Amino acid sequence: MEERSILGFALLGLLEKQPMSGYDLRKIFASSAMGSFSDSPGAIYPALGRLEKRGLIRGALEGSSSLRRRRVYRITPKGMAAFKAWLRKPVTRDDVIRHSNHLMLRFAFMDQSLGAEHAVRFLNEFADEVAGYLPSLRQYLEMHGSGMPFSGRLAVEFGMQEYKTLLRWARKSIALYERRRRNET
Amino acid sequence: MEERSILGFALLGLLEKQPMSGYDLRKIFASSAMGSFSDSPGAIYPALGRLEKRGLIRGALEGSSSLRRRRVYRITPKGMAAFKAWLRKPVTRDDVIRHSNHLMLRFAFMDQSLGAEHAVRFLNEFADEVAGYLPSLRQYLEMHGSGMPFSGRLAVEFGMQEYKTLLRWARKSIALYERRRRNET
DNA sequence: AATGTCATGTAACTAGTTACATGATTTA
DNA sequence: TAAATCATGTAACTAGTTACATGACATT
Repeated sequence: MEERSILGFALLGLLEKQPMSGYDLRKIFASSAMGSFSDSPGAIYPALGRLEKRGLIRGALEGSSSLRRRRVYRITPKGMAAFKAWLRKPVTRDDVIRHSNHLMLRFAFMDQSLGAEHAVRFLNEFADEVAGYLPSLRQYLEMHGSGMPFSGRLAVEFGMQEYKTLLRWARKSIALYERRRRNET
Repeated sequence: MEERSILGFALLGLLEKQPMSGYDLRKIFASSAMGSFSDSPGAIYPALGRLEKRGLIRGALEGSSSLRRRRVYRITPKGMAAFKAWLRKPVTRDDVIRHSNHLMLRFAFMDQSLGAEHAVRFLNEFADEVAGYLPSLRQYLEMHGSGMPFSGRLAVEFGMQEYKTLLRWARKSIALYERRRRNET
């Protein structure tokens, strides 16, 4: 019962927090901040259908018959399990290079679903993997930079800045978790 | 003759610089730095086929018959025109939010294909659009931040850092172009 | 009465992933 | 001669985009 689309997991994460209709979910994606998701009905409704078919969520028509038909979905225990398994996957180099948005989405849901301790562990993995990748990018720029057009070099330079920002953010976030933990006890 | 996949444009851009085989292109994508592209044959070869069918590139079997069969593609005038039209598209808010990698790819090829002047103009557009978007993200965080889990808040915070990095980078790059121009004259 | 928003859906098209297949040439 | 690499391709599956369709209810 593998769910492979990132959209599916985003939906699971939102439904874990609170049962909602497809329309509610679309509104969340439309009001941005959830970045890279489409709010088009052609993406959301089929995705919900797939999740339901796999038993990860279950929809029910809401309220009395005179109301607008409104299908409210809630996550099932099986869906919870699948979602948490996704959150728990190890951080790979490939994720860092090609799917850093997936990693960020997982993190965003992490302490809601698995708790702060796990979130910190995740950030450490994330930071380590980024720190390991940065030197190879730097090396690439040194090796191939001279043969590239100026704008190409600048684009790679931006890539490095991005990963540096990510690393700074991860470390700072770890520190913030630490401070929060101390203040709570 | 619309080409809508970003992979198609990446291929056009690389082939504009130098005719190559599918295998060469795969190697480029495999040796990272071109970030988010897959080097899988199932992506590259069909994409090349589509481009050829649309007349944007043309492949020819290379060398004598005893050689390994190796299809070398080169960009056609029609392909050049389509590629430049893509580069010249205006920078939209939607691009900034959901497709900043497209924008970065366009920029990477920009002064090779359209010249430095156009690259600077593009960076200005880009920077303006980002600067216009940032406040709304900040506002979102202020409005909804308190209702979000801690890791969610941190994730949005990272988004903001990312856009700030982008803005800094764009402005610095504009300055570098300026300096370069002065040194050349 | 007309327009706007709520709410869900579907069909056609395009494209990427994974996995498999094939055969030539080079290196150990 | 076995293994690695060069080189190209295809098939099945999954998913997203765009555009269209439908109807209930609310607002002006």
